Amino acid sequence: MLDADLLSGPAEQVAPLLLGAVLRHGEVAVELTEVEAYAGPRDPASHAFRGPTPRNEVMFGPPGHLYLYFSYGMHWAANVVCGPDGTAGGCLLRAGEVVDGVEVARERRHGAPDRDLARGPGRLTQALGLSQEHRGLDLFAAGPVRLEPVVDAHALEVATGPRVGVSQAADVPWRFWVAGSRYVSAYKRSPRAAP
DNA sequence: CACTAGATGCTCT
DNA sequence: GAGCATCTAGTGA
Repeated sequence: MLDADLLSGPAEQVAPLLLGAVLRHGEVAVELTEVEAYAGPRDPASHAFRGPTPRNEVMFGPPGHLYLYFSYGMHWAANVVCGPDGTAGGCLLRAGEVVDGVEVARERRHGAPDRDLARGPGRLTQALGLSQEHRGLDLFAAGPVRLEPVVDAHALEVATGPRVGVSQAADVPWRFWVAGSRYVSAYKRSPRAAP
């Protein structure tokens, strides 16, 4: 059963458990197909590696809350906070399939093909209508944004590989996705990553 | 289909 | 001022 207690483990152990879970905001719901683990102080690619700042402080709080950050001047990206309260960690929600509220999601994504509605971190938050006002929300409390348990866990085969776009720890295989899913973003290595 | 270039603005040093 | 946990539109095949 997926709950805040389960999320208090290390990010790289929690990440695959999120696959198949559903993130819901109002009438739009996305079934997660791809996530990445960021292990705070143990992980040079994590926003929390150098300690707490105003941006990343949510990641140092209790697990099961929503860490949002603004990226590349145009996009929001969403993380589920992992690890025990006081230790930073999180799982970036990289992609999913819109399973409810498709019409609303299409409108927000300005007519993109259904496959691309939530394929990519910025697209996923746009389809769900998430932004700074949802910062820090508890995903397991009564509230506008909720994380619902996996429906059919035993049917999932998980694949792993390096994380997209990170220049540090570029070969650590902490990206997890549903093997064979069409709703998974493309891998791209950072041009700044070490060869 | 594959690949590339440029937009764009917040965050931290 | 440098560096991004990205996306889209453009080109060329």
